[in-house]
Amino acid sequence: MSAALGHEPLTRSVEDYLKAIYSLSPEGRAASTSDIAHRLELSAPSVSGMIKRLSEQGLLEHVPYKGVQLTAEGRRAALRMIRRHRILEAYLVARLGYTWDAVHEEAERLEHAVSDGLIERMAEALGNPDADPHGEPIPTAEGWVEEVLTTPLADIPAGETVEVRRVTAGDPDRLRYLGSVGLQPGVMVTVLERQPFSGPITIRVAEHERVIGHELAESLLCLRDQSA
Amino acid sequence: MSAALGHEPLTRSVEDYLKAIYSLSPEGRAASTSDIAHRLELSAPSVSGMIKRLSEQGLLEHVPYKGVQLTAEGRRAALRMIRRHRILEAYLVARLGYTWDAVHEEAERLEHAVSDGLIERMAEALGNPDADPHGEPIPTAEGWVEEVLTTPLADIPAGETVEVRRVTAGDPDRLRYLGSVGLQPGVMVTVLERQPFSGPITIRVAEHERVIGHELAESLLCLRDQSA
DNA sequence: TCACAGATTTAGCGTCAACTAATTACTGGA
DNA sequence: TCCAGTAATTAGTTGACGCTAAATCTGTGA
Repeated sequence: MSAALGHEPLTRSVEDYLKAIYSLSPEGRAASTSDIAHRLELSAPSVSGMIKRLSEQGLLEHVPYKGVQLTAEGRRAALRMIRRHRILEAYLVARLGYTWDAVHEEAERLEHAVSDGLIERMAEALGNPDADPHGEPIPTAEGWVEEVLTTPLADIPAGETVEVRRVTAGDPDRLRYLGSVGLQPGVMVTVLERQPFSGPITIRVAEHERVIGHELAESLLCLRDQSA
Repeated sequence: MSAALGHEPLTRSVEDYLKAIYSLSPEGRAASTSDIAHRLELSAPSVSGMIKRLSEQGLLEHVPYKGVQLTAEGRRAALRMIRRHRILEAYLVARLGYTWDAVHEEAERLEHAVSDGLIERMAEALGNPDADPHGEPIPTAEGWVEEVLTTPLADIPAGETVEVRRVTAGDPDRLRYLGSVGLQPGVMVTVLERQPFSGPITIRVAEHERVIGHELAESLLCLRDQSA
């Protein structure tokens, strides 16, 4: 009844919860209350309360003490928000001079306010891009997302050359640093040497040798040569 | 204490109230509770309650049963919102293919979400325009607004030629109609004939003779030749 | 198998901002 | 001057969504 045909508008909070839950439950695994609370920087009881409301609205399934999973409707709403977010990021970088470390915050607020029409106009103005400035795939308006098999740079054996596809670091400082050494989506990187025990990794990128820490290397998702 | 130096962020509702009160109290006259309620489509008691909160926050002065007036701080906040709104409108029309009848609604929601930085980037991208697509002046970031003496087309005597400066119609249908007959800011119009008792007015615009109703003519604010 | 730590939920409360119903203040005309 | 009608305010409720404190469940190690 509540969610008859069209989606009566969701609140800002609900949109944030759905997005968080989507990204916390890969492959149909359930997201826990505390994971959600941590991600959204809220208390666990607040999340528990919202979960109740959302499951009553049919946006997710809740197994008490076990976790939640989005319903088809919840997933659709989450993907809509992710599409908005990523198109906004792409537009801000391409047309308004934003750098990739600064767009997230702006998009985070705009994604709740823009109309679907504006999002589509922005997408069109950019030629319907399929990834945002961090290389994250942009879901289609119909809710389809490209799934590409990537490997963290941290797991690439020495000697291999790969393409950086996605940069999952969120922290602006890290992003600025990565940008400054040319580690961006689309760039080719050769792993020269790997220190054991999660030690630093020596790579060649854009003719330069660089040593980067294991943690940063975890956030660089790469495309390996499939023909190998 | 509450509004020490910087403005701790105002809520969406508060921003809407301030904007409404600003536009309802020209020249330091007070805005009444019912005017505000009508403008924002809220009940009078809701407005009464908000007025109490806003005056406690120092954003307006309230004389019970008489009305409200913005304080300097309230006016500053209102002008900031108006600047945002108008820059958004200008940008959407100039860069994203919006028509002037469709921008208001979009800007209305975005104005609460964009950062000051994004607004300034948009303004810069447009070369710091001084008016929005309806000819409404854009306040500066410092809160200064150009005041131009205009006269409604409805009050221009027959025989006079004037420039349309601002179009204050808000209704998309009216705006579309006006656009279709070329009645936009910057256009020159000659009044050919005026029927008495708020009757229709015959004008020449862009080589065409048109007859428009009194009400529409009220919404076309024109610049008269000062040298006359 | 049982107890306890940690995760989760329930209970109860606060704030914001809307509402309706009831009351009170102002004002213009007889 | 008084009174009716309109405008404004007060009183009390609601819903969303946070919070803390308390209770309860789950799974693991002794």
